[in-house]
Amino acid sequence: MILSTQRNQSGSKRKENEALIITAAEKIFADMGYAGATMQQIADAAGLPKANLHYYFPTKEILYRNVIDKIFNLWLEAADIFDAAEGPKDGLSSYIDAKLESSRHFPNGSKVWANEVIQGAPIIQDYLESKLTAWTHSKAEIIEMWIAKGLMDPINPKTLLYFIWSATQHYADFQHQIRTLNNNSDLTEAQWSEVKEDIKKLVLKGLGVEYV
Amino acid sequence: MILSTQRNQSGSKRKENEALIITAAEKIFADMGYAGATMQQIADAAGLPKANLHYYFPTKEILYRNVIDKIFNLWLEAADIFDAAEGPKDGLSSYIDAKLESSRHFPNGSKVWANEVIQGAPIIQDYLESKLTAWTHSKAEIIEMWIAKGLMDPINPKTLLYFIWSATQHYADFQHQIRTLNNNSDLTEAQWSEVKEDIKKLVLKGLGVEYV
DNA sequence: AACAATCTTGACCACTTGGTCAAGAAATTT
DNA sequence: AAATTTCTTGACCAAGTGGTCAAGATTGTT
Repeated sequence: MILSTQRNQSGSKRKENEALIITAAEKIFADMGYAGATMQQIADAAGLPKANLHYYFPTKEILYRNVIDKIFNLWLEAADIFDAAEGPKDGLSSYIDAKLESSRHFPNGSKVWANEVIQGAPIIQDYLESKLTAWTHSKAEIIEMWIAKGLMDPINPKTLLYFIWSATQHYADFQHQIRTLNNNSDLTEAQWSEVKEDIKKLVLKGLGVEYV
Repeated sequence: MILSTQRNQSGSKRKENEALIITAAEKIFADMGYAGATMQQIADAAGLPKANLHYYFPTKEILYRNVIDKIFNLWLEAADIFDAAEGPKDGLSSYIDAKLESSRHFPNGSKVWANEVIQGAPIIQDYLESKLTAWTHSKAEIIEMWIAKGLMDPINPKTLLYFIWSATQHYADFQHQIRTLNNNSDLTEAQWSEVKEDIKKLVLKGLGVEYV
């Protein structure tokens, strides 16, 4: 009992601070880019002295990789829906919903990822070559199966995935531009619903899947 | 005569070097982000000493704004097609073609723009509020007219524009990711054609526009 | 040929950055 | 309560940054 409490407390102290720092870092990296972000800014955002950051994350790059790690795992989770689905109507619309929700509520992760990939993935190339490649192939197989079963029009599965990624992530990555073009206001609840419906309708109808 | 030649020559020297520097800067800014790019890197890419850059462009920010200026004007040009079109079938497919060509052949501009917007447009906010807003409204009107004429399904015009922007710009901004997922090879001519067709088909069919 | 304008460039500087370190404070363990 | 591990923090530093400058080279003008 005592032992476990002690372990919990000491363990949770570290984990708490790591989580605090990662959240702060995610926002600063999203807003400033990797090179533009400074450890001092992240420290201020986390409410800790800079030297303390280096205690938990020895270098900026290690901190950055931890941020990416968190983001990527969220990405993977959003796609479980995909595997469980019976067909494209169900699977694609759930996936689009999940990706849009994630763009709406956690835009920073998407922004960090986009920034990194745009710059040629100098730091996370191994992620692309291992995890993302495997993930993409497994989803492409499902799409091909749907096509083979005649549940949707033929299309290159990767093109379809890129299509969904870009359409949904755009609402995170280009949040600021969208806001500016929306009279400097965030999208309302009603506008988000409209966007969701429009995108799902466009994709499903475009693929020849009947959509109610 | 003599006067104009003289003007031309001295003028063209300046213009040549400015163009050389802007092209180099575009690549470096795309690859490194604004903060990550150094004047020294740009100078090396342009084959000039750093001090010479500061002769033509007094500050990094001024150089950057010149890069953005060039990019934005290209963007505007690509949309002339839009105005001249008779209906969505013609207009949207030409626009998609033009945007994809631009993503393919000039990805750096798109990357710089994306980087900047992701980070909240700290330097080019005035562009968004003036030029881009006006441009978007004028295109939205055309789309609304097409809808009113019954040439396509109803959709929020901005949602449609974001859709096309994201789908096409994705091939520039996420070029590296797409390449990695394509066995580390650039898309072939045939693959580009397939992407074009798939996207146009998806969009037009999704909008209820008949597509041959 | 003399003059003036434009362009080129190495050396330089003030400032910021990621990262270090050592001294000590807090918390755990024995 | 002593010993040990974990955490905190201000002060510091070497390296790199955007930008300056003055001396000279080149080009254009009279």
